[in-house]
Order: sequence, then C-alpha cells, then structure tokens
Amino acid sequence: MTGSAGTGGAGERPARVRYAPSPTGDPHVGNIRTAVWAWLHARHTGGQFIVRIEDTDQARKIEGSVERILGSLEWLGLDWDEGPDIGGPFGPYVQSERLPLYHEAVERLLASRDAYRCFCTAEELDAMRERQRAEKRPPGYEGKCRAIPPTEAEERAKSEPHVIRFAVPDEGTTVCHDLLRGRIEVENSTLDDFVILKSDRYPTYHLAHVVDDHAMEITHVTRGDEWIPSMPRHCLLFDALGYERPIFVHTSIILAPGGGKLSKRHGAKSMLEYAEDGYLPDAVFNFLCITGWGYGDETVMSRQQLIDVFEIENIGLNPATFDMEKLTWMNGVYIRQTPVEELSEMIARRLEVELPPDVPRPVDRALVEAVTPLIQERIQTLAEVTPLIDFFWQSEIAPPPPEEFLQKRWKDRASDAASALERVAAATEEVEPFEAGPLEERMRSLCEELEVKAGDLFTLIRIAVTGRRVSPPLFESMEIVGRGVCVDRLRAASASLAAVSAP
RNA sequence: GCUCCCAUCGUCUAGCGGUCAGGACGGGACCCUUUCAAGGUCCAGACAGGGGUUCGACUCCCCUUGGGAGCACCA
Repeated sequence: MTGSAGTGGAGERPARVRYAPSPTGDPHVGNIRTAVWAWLHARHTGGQFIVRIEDTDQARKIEGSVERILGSLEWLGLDWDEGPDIGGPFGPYVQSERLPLYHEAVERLLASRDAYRCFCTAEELDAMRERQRAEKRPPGYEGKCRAIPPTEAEERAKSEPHVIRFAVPDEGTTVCHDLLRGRIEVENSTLDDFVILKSDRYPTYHLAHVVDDHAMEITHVTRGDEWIPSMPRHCLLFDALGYERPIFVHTSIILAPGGGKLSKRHGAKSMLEYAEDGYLPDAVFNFLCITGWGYGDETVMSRQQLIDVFEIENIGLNPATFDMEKLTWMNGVYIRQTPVEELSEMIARRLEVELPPDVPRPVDRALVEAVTPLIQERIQTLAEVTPLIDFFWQSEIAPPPPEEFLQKRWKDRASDAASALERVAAATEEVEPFEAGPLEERMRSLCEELEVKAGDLFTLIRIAVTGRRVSPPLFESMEIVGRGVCVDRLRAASASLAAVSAP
C-alpha cells in the first residue's frame, strides 16, 4: 500500500450510473467488466449504481436471464441501489414496463417533425439494401417515407403497420463527447433515418436508452465501445427531446488470447461458471478491474482500496486481451490471503459435492480444518482441492502398483524398498507423540540407519501413505491420517513390493 | 464499400516533452526444500513504420501499416 491514496472522490459529484443488460443470456467477462467499472465509479463518487433490464426485443428474451444476471452481480459483490427486484424512485427498471414513456417521447418527436412514420415493408428494405450493395454504396435507409405528408401518414397509420424513424438532419455535423476519447464528430450525411419505434410498438435501444437515462437521471452512460458509432444518433435524440446529454463513457472490449472476439474457448465463460471453476469473487473482481485500467504499479488491491482509488477517466482505450493465466495466479494470491477458517469453509462445500458418494456426509469439518493449512499455498483455484486431498477421506486405498515405487533410487530394488518400508512402519508404530515433528525426526534418523537420502525414503513413504507422488507435506499429512491407517498402508505397500521381489 | 475507435515487453499495464522506459503475469537461471507449491535473488523481453513540431519526443500533429467496432423493426 503506497499510502498515496486517490482523491477519494473529493470534488466529484455523486454519479448515477447504470448497468443495462438485455436478458438474452448470461453475462460474460467483457460485459460484466463494464458493470465492475460502473459500480466502482458509483461507489467512488458516493453515487448510485442502478440495474435496468433492456428487454425491448421480445423475440430474443431468454427465460431466467434476469435472475442469472442479478446472480452474477451478486456473486461478484456488486450491489445495486435501484433495480428490477428492489425498485427505486425511478422505476420500473424493466423497459417492457415503461412503454408509455417511449410512446410519449415518440409523440413529441412526431409533433416536432423530428420523426416520421415509415410504411416501408421488409421486402422493400431488403431490395433497397440489395441495390445499395450492388452500387457499392453504404447501406442505410434513404428516407422514402419522409416525404409523406403528415396528414396522409396519420391516416395510413390507422390501418397500416409501420415504424417510426428519426429524421436525421441532411446536412451539418453532429459533435459528441466521450469522457475517455474526447470529441467525436460525424457528418450527418453518413447517418440514416434510424428506427426508434418498431412496428410492435416497442422502442429500439436508441430511443429507450435515451428516454430512460434521462428519466432516471443517469449522469454517466457507461457501455462497450461498439456503441460509439451510434452515439451521434443518441446525441441527436437527446437534443431533439430537449434533454441534457449525459457523459458518455465508452469502454473498449476484451479480446481473446489469440486476438479477435472472446469466445467460450478463451474464458468468455459466464460469471457463474467462474464460481464453479473455483475462482473467488474478490479475485475475479480485482482482475477484471485491473484489465484495461491501472493504478501505478499496484496489481493486487482490495475492494475498498479499489473504490478509493478508481478513477473512471483513467480507463484504458486499447482493447485488452483476457489473460487467463494471470487471473489464475491472482486467484491463488487471494486464496493465500483468505483466513483459514473461511477457506476451509469453502473447501468443505466443494468436498461435500465432489467427494465419492461412499464418504459419509456431512463431510468431517474438523478434518477439513486440519487439512486446509496444508494446501492453502498449493492451490490456485478451489477446483484443484479435491484431487489433492481426497485420500484423507478414503479409508481404503489400494497400494499403488510397484512401478510407482521402483523408480530412480529404487529401480530394481524391490526388496530393499520393501524392507525399508517395513522399518518405517515399525518406527511409525512407536513414535511418541504421533505428531509431524517427532515423526520427521524419527524418519530422518532412520535414513541414516538405512543409509538412504531423506528424499528417497520420503518418496517411498509418501506413495505408500497418500497413494501419489505429489502430496501435501508428508509428516503433517501422516499426523492427520492417523497412526493406524499409516501403518496399515505402509505394511500393505511393503508387502506388495516384497511380492514383486520374490522369485 | 463507407464511418468510427485503438496502437509501450508474448500478455495486463506505468509513463502524461528531458526516465538506465517502471511494475505484474508468463518464460529462463539460481537459492530454499521430503514431493508439489509458496517464498527469495537474478536474467531475457517493448515504445509498429515514416514524416513533421520542438533545443529535446514513447509522450503533440499528419500519413502509412496493423488491429477492432459499427452500418437491422438486435441490443
């Protein structure tokens, strides 16, 4: 901790920022990282973080999405001050429940001639695009229905399906500002008359977000930079409606390791999948925040520290590549930082579902607590836990095949190995007290008696007792496993080796 | 095709006209060590290219190149 804290929000007005996902699936890292930053900005400035569901596309709606979106935020520890589930002073927070607001805005736009009814059919529009492509002209609505006199349009509207389009000025330029990129200027001639109200009377994103962000008094519109190209449209809408424009903050996207779009293969898993994969919320939160944004040389930062120090204007502009290995490393850091009691609770929950069914439930908590310190600094994700320590719960483990033992120093020396293990078993029976310290002491002196290197003997013991070549610290493990079981396993191993050596 | 955005080690980044271009992940070496980790020390590794501006450019401007996004009755 450098002590060189940020401004702590002093001097910054409380911001109202929103996370506005559409319920079309589970949020992925790129998407949720925007939420992390928005949340941080809200907390940093002492403002509000709002969740709004953008479900204006009835066709794409996916059942259960909202729950999973909220669940993802919750898991990450992003709490919201207003939202679909808890309401708030600017509700409702679901766009499909705000239709009258959009219709009212459309009426105003129609009245001011900033919008008009369009009766073009899908076929006509397709044909138009076809023509544009053939003539190598940029695609876009050419304004055919703009020429229809309002009275005629009103009349036809009574019986004909239609949409409402925004009438973009033919000339001039629209100047927008992005907090991170500054001035962004676009020729109006490159903008077409976009749809603001669909024929099903639902608004498009363009209209809905403008109406809602104004109504909800959003100060900062934070979203992915795929929205930059349509920002001028939004500015035009804000202006036409007489609304003050919010501060736009377009954040760059997250790229896949090889470059290109992030896909399932590359870690674009949903947030909830990270939980399943054994990642800690704080680690993912920290990591997400740090990719695409930085604070000096700091990397591992607590939630509070991040809130204190986060400055939204310092978000990086270049698209970042998702570095799965760094996430995993960071997760390891967080696991090591976690108090043992907490960690053992997490581990217990894992074991509860991952241990073989024949292990009695609930899983022995005292045992988990004893084992946790042994593996805390050896794991990077909770998913590694079970395979590492399941032997503590297996009352019977078949001795590994003799080849496991007879390597390196013990190659072709089955009978030596067998007798060494027998000596170890005998010593194990006698050690008092049966604790790691005395155990190690005894085994080391046994090494001298046997004239073998400690590592060589310990490997034999390790394989016999834990069933594997890699394990948590040997003597601590033996202490936990217990004298009886250790001796049994040692003798079993010894016997199996003796069998091999016998002619 | 048109419009827009971006550009420092392999990756995430610090830098905000004068630095030996710093840190982290990953990689390598060594130390520690009962395995595996963790920890410690050290090493390799970057300003995409070309023009300007300036006494002086990683830093400011332009072009090129490269990457990305958008051009729907999807968001």
